[in-house]
Amino acid sequence: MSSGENFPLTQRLARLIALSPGEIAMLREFQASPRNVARGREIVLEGRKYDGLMVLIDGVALRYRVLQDGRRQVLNIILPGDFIGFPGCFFESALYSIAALGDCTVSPVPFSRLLGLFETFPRLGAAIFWSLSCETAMYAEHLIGVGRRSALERVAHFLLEMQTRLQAIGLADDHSFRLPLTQELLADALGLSVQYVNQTLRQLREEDLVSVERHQVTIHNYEALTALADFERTYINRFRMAEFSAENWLETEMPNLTAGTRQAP
Amino acid sequence: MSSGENFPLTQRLARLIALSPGEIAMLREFQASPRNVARGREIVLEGRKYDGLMVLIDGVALRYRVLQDGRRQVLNIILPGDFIGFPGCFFESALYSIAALGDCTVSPVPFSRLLGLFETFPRLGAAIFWSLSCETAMYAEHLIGVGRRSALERVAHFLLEMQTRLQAIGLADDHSFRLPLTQELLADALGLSVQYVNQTLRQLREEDLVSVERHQVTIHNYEALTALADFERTYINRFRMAEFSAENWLETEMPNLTAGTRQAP
DNA sequence: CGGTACATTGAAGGGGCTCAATCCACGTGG
DNA sequence: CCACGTGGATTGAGCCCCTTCAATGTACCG
Repeated sequence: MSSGENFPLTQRLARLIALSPGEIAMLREFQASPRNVARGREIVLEGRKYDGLMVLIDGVALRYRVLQDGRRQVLNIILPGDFIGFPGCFFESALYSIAALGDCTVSPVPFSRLLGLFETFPRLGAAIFWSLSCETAMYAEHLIGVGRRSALERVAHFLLEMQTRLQAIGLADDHSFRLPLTQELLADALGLSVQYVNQTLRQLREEDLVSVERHQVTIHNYEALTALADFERTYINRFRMAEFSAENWLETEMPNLTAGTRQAP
Repeated sequence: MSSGENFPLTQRLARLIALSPGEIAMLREFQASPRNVARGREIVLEGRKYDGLMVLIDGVALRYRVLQDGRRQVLNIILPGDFIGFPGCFFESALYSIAALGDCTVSPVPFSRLLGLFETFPRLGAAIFWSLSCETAMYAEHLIGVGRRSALERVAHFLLEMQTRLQAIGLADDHSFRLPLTQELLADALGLSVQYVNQTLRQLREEDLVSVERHQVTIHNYEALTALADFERTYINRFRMAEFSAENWLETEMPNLTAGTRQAP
């Protein structure tokens, strides 16, 4: 992408709240000292001492864990405007590794400055809080998929989620986008084997739902795909900046305490 | 447990940083208006409007999602001192449901007060930030388990994690603790079927590693169990309150880009 | 042109699921 | 006190989704 005029974090937060000039200037500082990371290199290595918080400015990165015997779980895909180093930066050593998928540029942000943000620009602090909440919600959605969805549903859901996230930052149109992931990484993200991911992709292609060819994803039937995946595109964008009162809350009977424990059909 | 003198959030944060009298008073406010929730009732219902942030004072609660056809995924177990309403409170409607497992008491905390915290007691704000990071990290660990561990490893890991968490708040000793979960909920937490959870528990019992009888878990061979589960007990407690500098960071070759995509043996 | 990384396909096996009972503990009411 | 109902635990048989193993195909690169 571009070289220096790229402020994805600003753009992301501007979608949530109207930013004042002061807030824009503050956010610019967060993204002011970009550093390049070459394709395939580690930005953070699990177990090493952690060096701080960063914002991904450009490129795509991966957070993952490798177990003793080589099994690997990809935890999430990090896109421009996402923070790197959360939640790991609060621990003595990194909990997970992060690697640059393509060439990336990242910008370190001193943690003290992030905390100071809550004093000087509390609204901005809340927005960043939201951004991190959003990331946590994606972990939860990911967990639901791996825990309770079939391979077909899982792949479909993943592709739709990537489409939504990429479109939000202008890297996807309605029907097509570039996904710089090998099938092996896809498998490690979804908790499947490479071969079965391949077979699942073929099935999705043969049913004219999606096709992915040479890292280019094309959605042929959006409705059928969302139905198959049970996809809720809303949650990623629906932010609520209102005041929060906790005067009354719901207390209704739990409807389906016995409804669970069913597998993918 | 007790009725009114119970401040689990204070206790949790006191383990991280030395609290000043002012900070203690502030935290007490967070836990000052306890409300009771009867066993089996919903504290938060997915899709409904969200009413704010709360702290769980006493009891055990569950966060979960039920899919269309009844499949259910339990996302995490909420223990005293944990926040309820994160990450959901930032969204227009609740993303997940939360139900009281036994009788619970919760205390609502106005969101404005949480944000104000960063101004008046920034250190406390950072500690709460950490607490939420810890929750996110648990989602990630959960994801690793469900994605890449065998049923045996998964159950073992889960029991060890619960032991660690419960021990940190004084609800477990070294070898035994009470786990108020049915095998059905266990299955929905681990992405397995009830029957297979049962079989796995039997296997763990027959190999003299753990046994769980009438909601009481007894660990017979801690070393063998941690080895089997590849359990890292450290991450839950290792907090780092130091200043964060981002001057230099690691940039080493990615060692195992081809090591992944292996299943549980 | 050989090497390397990735994609693709097939056959065979297993881990974990479904279906279907039975059993057990416990509370409830007669 | 016993009969009974109910929620949960347990066990077994059969099957299927997904994995493993093995091999071939294909693009890109020096």
